Amino acid sequence: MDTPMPTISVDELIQRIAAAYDSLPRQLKSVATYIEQHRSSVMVDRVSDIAAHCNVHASAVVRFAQSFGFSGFSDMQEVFRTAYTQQAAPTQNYQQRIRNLIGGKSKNASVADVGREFIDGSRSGLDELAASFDPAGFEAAVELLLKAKTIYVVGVRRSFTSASYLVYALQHTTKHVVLVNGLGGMYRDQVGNIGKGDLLVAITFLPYGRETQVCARIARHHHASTLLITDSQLSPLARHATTLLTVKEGSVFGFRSLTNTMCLCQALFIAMAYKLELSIEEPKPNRPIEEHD
Amino acid sequence: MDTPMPTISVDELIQRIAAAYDSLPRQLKSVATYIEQHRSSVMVDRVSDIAAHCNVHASAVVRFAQSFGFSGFSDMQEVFRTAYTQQAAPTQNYQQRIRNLIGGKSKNASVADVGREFIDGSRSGLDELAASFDPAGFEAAVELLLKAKTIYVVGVRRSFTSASYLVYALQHTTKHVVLVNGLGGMYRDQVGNIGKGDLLVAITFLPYGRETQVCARIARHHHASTLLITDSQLSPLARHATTLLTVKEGSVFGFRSLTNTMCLCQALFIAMAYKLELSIEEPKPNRPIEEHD
DNA sequence: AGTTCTCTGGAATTTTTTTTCTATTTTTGA
DNA sequence: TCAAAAATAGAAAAAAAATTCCAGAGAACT
Repeated sequence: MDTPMPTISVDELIQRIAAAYDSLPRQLKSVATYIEQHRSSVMVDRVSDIAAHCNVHASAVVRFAQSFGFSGFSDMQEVFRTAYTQQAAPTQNYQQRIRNLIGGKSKNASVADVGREFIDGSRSGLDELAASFDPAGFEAAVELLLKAKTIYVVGVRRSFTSASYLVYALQHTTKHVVLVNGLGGMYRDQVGNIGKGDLLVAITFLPYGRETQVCARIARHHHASTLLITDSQLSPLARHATTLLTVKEGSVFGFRSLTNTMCLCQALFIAMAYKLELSIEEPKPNRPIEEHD
Repeated sequence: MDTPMPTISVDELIQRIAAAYDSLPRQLKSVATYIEQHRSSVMVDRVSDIAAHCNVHASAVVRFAQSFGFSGFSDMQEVFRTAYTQQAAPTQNYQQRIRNLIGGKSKNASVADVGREFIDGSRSGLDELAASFDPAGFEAAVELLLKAKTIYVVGVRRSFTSASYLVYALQHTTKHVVLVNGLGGMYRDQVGNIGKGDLLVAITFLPYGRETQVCARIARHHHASTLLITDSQLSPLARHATTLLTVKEGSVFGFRSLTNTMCLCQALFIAMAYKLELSIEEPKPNRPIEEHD
């Protein structure tokens, strides 16, 4: 009986199973086939589930695991579980990597390494955004934008960046757009004129800014719709939002990334422009530099 | 206590949790947050896993499930399990849909498809950013940021978003930071005090904004350094920049992305923070959601 | 401050699941 | 075909996990 590797990947395990397949007794062959075919659900299966699927007795499944050097079925299942939880949270992985890097284990990590790591992290962040993309919510959000008479956008602190982008982009449409920036503390005044048929786009993340909440309340009061972009359905504003889009951002140094939010905001605008058959021409190389004041 | 539906989707369940969230006691809130954030791993989690993650007693997790009408945790977990085993199959469909969309370029692509495509585009944009990463330039840029007495940041129109982010981030250091936003057309005045030992971060893309160029000229005149973030070495400001970082942004549907620039700005800040051994406190995973900041 | 109600956490209990044990069956090879 | 070895199935034991119970802490209300 060979010693089980402390860590072995699912693929390696499947390899070993395939290699040993011919020399297995009938029932264990059956188990082997099941596992090979259903590797993605082994992690949630119970011994009895697999046994049933294979028309085999539970103990056969345990024997199977043991014949590959595991102490029992649970031990083998662990391989599948950890594989899943790791791939389910690529961002977590990345965060640990960068934390280790920064954590000073390697004081010799160069500044450029940190930069590179960060970019990598953002990449896997976008992977997650793509994976958790919610088409229905997205379409609803675009609808709201299209129908709105005037669009108010609010976001404070971290979210201000995204808010200001959205306003910039929306100004390319014929919509009336207002950035609620609280200049001079005048949040209330800036959203004061919101009304029925208007839309408030509120962007807010964990410690959910008070100002944004106030704006949302005012919008609701004036019977305007709300498009909420936030990190969780449990966000304090979620309940009153007309439509909600969630974005998960990784963080480094407690500094949350912004890439996903920005990307989503841009996607919203692009989709809207697509619907409006707006053609945003690429700035031409020779176009004279304009000055607006 | 309402009867659990024979079949309820994960989304519906999350919705119900979100709706009830406010009325939950502290610990159950914590569990709710965990489940909402980790819905994809709930199916493999044990009661004790979740309890541990939430710093909560196992019985709280069971109570949570029961408060939503399930007989216990296992009953609730079933919802997540079945959802998973069902969606395991259609994954291939999605791949095909994407392929069709890309192949077809069809006019009847849905709004959501456009959004998805944009996200995909941003992903490959980041791939390119990673590939063309210039370690030496990056290190030099961080050096400039570290050495600067006061940091002025300027960017107009599209670039304003990135500029405002950078300022927001830099405010978490002890540096003096000024966002040159041209409020009231006062670009000149805002950079008027720049001097030797100071740094101007100029972010500019085609069609290079006149305002940014003016600021750069003033900075040079006052013997300040310049960190230029732009799209090409041939950018009009390139010649006079102390250090230059180039960022290529892809464009989807004729609209330039911003993800790369944002990502680079964030990377700069993170690297700088690393050098400063700045530790910005991480919001704690289980921290109850607060109504204020 | 006192009362009532809810929430919490530890331990006990129950249920479920895994593993071991062993008698029986099947296969293998002379 | 028979003996030896291997494989299997069921039951029983063990382990793990989930659930309940309850006493005490804490909040809310009077």
